[in-house]
Amino acid sequence: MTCSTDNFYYRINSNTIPFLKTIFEHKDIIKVGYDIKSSIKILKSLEIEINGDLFDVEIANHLINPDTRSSLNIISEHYLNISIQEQSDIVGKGKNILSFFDIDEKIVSIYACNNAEVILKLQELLNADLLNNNLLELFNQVEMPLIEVLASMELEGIAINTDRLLEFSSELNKKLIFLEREIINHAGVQFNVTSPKQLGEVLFEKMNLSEKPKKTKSGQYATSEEELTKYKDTHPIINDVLSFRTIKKILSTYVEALPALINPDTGRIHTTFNQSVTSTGRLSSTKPNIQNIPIRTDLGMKVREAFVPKNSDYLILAADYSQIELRIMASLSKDPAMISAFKKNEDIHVATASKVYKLPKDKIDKTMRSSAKAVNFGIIYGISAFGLSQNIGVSRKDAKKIIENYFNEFPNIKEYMNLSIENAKKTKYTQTLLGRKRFLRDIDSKNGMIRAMAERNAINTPIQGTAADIIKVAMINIEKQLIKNDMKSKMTMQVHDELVFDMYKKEERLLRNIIKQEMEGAINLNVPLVVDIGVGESWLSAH
DNA sequence: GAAGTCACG
DNA sequence: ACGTACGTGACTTCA
Repeated sequence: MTCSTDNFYYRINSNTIPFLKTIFEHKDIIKVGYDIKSSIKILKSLEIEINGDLFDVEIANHLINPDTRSSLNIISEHYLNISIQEQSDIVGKGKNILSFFDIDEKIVSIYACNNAEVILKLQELLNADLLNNNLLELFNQVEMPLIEVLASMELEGIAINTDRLLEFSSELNKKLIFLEREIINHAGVQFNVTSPKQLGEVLFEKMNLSEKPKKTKSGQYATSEEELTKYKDTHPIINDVLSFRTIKKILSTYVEALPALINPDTGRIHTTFNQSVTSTGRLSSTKPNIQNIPIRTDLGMKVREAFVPKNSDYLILAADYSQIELRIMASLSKDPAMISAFKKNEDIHVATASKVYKLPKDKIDKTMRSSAKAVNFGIIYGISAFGLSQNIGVSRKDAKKIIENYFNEFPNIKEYMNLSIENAKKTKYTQTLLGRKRFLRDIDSKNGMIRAMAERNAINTPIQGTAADIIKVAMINIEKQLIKNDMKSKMTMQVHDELVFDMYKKEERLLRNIIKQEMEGAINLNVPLVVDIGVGESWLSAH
């Protein structure tokens, strides 16, 4: 199909909509596009459904090369050697972004037709590349069906208790004003506490709180929480600064930002999930990022408490995979000790500590469990003695011993790590259970640091990426069930190992069953997958 | 727009 | 000798 601006020019009016409807709802017409999810959302607002196969060139490109940005221009330059206008070239970006309706129609139509032509040419080439890389099944069975699931989640949105946030905001503002005054008093000089540069100069030049203050790459004094904590007993200003930072973060990133993102038509916030950003296959989320809503501190919890059901007929249901990455590692490495611990549904960090410290499980105290936990996480990240020593505060030598001991107790895991790296060196890529690939161009780098990074990626990507594969499959299957059972409950958020629902109260039993079955049964591993479900009046109390 | 910092899994 | 744990996004300051 060719398309020229003179004979292919439609406006959205009463004639256009039936025409679009015929095409988009036709089951035998394949829909090829870039960022199809955005189109689906617009079509939905025109009461047009989308049927038939999808082929999103943005996502296709991302599966083939997850480490580069998947803008249409980059893809087009790479495959066709053609430079094209991007949406941001026309409507701008950031604060002053325009709508297509603000732009001259002629410009928009030329842009749209050029894009359509390029996208169609790209489909053929990308399809061939997907085939060559054995990625077609992942593309057609997981990534394409997921588009519509994400579109529904974004359109559904999530309700926010703005009154609570407003109260919280004034409470936090008062604290900030008080702390700022304290800090300035301690310092004896007026300065901008929010400026790391100025803060560093006050703490380390004027107040001389350290003999050898750490510097950042650019030569500035480092004032991160990690650095400041080292000096918290030398002067009360440190704790004030740390509190100031925590409160300022929560206030500006969440308490003040979230209400501004509420859509006036729906009264809810509507995130955008991005399917072609991460190198491992995870989703990401923007405007707002609902994947980093606070939970670890008391102050943070109050933000999460503001995520509420859409009305009194509903509750929030949260379902999260228990230790999914460690279970994947156990399964992929086939380590008998770790598999057995998961089959018995033991506390995995206690079980690990019991092996490492050679003590019965009831003799494992909190400190031992916590250091075993740090090692377990370290293993997933592609552990280094330095990294572990930093994390748990022991010497590098001790960290090295801990790691050696761990690998003695779990020899299959050590073997699996080595194999992951060997395979990556052989094939130049690493892959997940469903065949998602990440090419590791630096795996043979002569620079030891860069090579070590690639080796850690060879270990971590199959684990993190397989977890992403699994939850994506679960989401597709859950959405199918919600539709099939004509349910009012809606899936609203995904946070890597967790799914959140606006649950219609009367559907609780059915919804729990569906979620449990589809999440735990998404993919068969050598260990069981376990999902914990909670229900409550807010996202916080659903945990 | 880069750098620094910090929120999450 | 050198700098280091995996993956993200948002906010603020400053050049």
